[in-house]
Amino acid sequence: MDNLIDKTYNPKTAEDKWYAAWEKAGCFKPKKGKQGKTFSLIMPPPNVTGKLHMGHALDATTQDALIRFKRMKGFETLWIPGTDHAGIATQSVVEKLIQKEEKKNRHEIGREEFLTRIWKWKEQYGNEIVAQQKKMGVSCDWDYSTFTMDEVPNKAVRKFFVRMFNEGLIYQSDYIVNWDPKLQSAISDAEVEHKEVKGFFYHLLYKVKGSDEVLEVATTRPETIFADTAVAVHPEDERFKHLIGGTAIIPICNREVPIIGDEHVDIEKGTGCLKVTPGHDFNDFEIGKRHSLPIINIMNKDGTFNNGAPEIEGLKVKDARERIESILNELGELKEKKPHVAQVGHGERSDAIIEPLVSKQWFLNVSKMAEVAVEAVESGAMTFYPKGWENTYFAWLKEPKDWCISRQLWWGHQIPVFYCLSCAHQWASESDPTDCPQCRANNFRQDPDVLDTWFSSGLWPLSTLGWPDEKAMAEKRFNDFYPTATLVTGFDIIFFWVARMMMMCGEMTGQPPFKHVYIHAIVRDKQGRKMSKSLGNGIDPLDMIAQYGADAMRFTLAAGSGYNRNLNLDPERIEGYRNFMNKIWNAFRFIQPHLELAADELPPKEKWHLHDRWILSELNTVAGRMNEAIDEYRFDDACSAIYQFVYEKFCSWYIELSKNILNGNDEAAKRQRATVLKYGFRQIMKLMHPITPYITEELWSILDGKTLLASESYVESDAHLSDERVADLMNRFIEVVTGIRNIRQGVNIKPKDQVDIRLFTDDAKFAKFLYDSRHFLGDLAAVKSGTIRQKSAERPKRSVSSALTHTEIWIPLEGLVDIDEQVKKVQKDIEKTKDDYQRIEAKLSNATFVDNAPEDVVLEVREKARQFQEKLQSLQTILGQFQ
RNA sequence: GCGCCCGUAGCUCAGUUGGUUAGAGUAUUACCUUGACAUGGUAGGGGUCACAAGUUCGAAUCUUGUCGGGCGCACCA
Repeated sequence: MDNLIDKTYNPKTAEDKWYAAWEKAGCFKPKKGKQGKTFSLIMPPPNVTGKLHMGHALDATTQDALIRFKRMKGFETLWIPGTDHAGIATQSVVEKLIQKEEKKNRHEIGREEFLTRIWKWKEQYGNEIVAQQKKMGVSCDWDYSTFTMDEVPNKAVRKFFVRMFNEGLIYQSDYIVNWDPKLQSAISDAEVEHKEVKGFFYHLLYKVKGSDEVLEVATTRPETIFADTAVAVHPEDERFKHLIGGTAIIPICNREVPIIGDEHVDIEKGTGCLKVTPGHDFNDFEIGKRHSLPIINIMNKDGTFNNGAPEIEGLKVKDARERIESILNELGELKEKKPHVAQVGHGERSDAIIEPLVSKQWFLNVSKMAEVAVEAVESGAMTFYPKGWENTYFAWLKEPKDWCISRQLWWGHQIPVFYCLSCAHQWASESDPTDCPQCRANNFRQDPDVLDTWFSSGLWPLSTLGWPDEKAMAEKRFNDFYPTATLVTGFDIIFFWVARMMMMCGEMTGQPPFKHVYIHAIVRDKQGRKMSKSLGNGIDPLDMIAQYGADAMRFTLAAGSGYNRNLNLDPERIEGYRNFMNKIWNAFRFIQPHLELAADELPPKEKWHLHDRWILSELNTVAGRMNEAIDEYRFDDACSAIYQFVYEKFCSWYIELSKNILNGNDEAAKRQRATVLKYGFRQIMKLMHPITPYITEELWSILDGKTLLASESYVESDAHLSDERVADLMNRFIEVVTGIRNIRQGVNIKPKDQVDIRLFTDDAKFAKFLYDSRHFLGDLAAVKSGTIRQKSAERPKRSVSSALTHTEIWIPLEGLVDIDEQVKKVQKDIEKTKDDYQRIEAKLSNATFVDNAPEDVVLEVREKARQFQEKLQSLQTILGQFQ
């Protein structure tokens, strides 16, 4: 007894120890298995600037559970980790740091030096998240770890770029982009956050040339009138139709612009009359394209106005607007000003107000790739779990817009386009050129922009496996692991990432980069709100691990992961599952002293005790359910199946039923019970290991001591273990025990006081089972003596009793029993049972039901009716004793 | 505005192609320091499956509508 383990499970010591042991043993490296197939995952690369949050923890848990499961099932598994350079996020972190420490911006430092600083910063801090992932227990092959700006991903990016460029699918064009005046770069739609901003609606008056008419134009941005190149009305608008083709005069600058008709204008909205500013508004840009309007840019890259707007030159938007307002007032051309709340785009990182600005950008035409990506899902070559997410995927890919791939940043893959300064030739090149391919001059420069971060992420399944470097591909076994098996990620990046990988990898290899995409929930707080810094409602996974252990957190996340959209996380749930871990720990503490007795192999089936047959049958059921559930990404089902089994079946019944045997004198029975307990517990460890790797490995080391559980085989379902008949008998037995306990509590019999019971049943097999189990009733319900008879036998006097559908339980009581209370109880039960019976009987007397319902359903209902009838008779008998 | 999803116990959620008396966890109530475990045990209470109509022998499940909530896209002159 003195070598017993601690009374509670201590996660901290187990976690560090076993992670190191797994790595040392190379458990996470691909190893040929009995399936003869591979199973590979790529981990969505977190930002290098990142810190582990609950979303990462969920991501890591589901992927780790999946890959550990497949590894144990005998697949040759590979899980590839990595980090993303995250262009803007990283650049602005380092820029802020330099600003704070040296009071310099990046332009003052210079591009080359700035990049050196970022790389240095990345080496120093960039791997914080890796250490955090290891705490979670992720079983990825760290030798495969890739950074999106490593040499191979850079080659991949350039190869893809050059091919698209040469096919004419990458082109340069003037386009209106989200311009962040603080970062001084275009940013993607995803990086724009819309916030409500209070402002005003200004109604301006535009004179119509050669007429007395005046157009009243509503705008939220009067300062942009200098860039107006048209006034638009709806072509069917009776009020203004006749003016189309005419000329309007812009207030203040008195420039003349055409009046055009465009469907975009909403007759009902505002004044029905719209100023068109293609240089500074997204919709106006589109209108301008349709009508070939000129584009006027009145803004500098820093957000101030340029000399195209002389009255407000050098001013920022806010001041400019006030200035314009007062000028318009002087001129009498501001008819109205009313408060208005608008959604205004802000830079996600900089929080600056985003200015729509026209500039030269690089675009990738994705129409053909998008078609292929759609086809891959429609044909079933790639499947979403849950399936509904394909709608989101299609929504974007069926109407793809050309993708703006250039960013005016320094941190990222520089666009591999070169301009010859001698002959003006422009070309794309996979390697850095030494001279111009056309005129051989070595006087050229590279495009200064870098590519959107998603451009390299889109090639991630290829580049992490060495593509396009042949040597690296051979080393990393590209052909064995591409395409990968499953992509696990959140729905927020279905089109940013999933769709782009499908397009880009599909384009380069002709096959989708993965067979399944499992979309997991978004982790929210317990009230369903998004976790955010501003709300301060974030839950730090590392805190939770410190408090409850990695396994408890993993189990909580897995138990909340199925086909749901949100996972509302309450730390109390983690605490609950911490308690479950402790329960398992203590179940082992119960078994531990008997391990020496236990044999390694189960005895032959014909020797199994009924309890053994039952628990092994139940174990087999749970193994089957877990296998199915994990294969379908139903981690919630897998968790609830094993939880139920361990808690209710194994601990509450099998262990309790084992005490009598293990404390008895029958050595053979003791040995067999110890053997089955050990066997069952080993199976539980295997079943749980993918979800809770640490505690199971820790207990396995005491159970086994030789092998690592991480490298064991998973438990498969085995039909010859299942035994429905025994399960049925056990369920009835459990009902009887619960029934006795129920009666005892109902009349306040103290737990220690022993009772004498009389059982009546007409089921001979069950009667025998009860007789065989009579000693267990003492342990489970403090029964000291009793009889089992048929229902024709005489009942005892002065008893409290209750009826099951198959058995009557009578407890004769010498002391006083509140007869009225007992009668009431029985009558209530009779009422309920009558209701149940009548509902069922109504079905049976309905001829159409009997004719139409499947035979087995009818049989079940008949059996149910019979049971209710039997119970009703018993209840009448019980009531009879009081009369 | 277009599209998608959801509404089941106080809370968080399961409920597969319609088929017994709708299930878990958590919270809650009563009793219990019993030799694995108080991070525990035993036994309870708690649901008109949002509402309405329809299809069906049978509806939480299918159809339509209403109400409520969420998300995506678009819009935000």
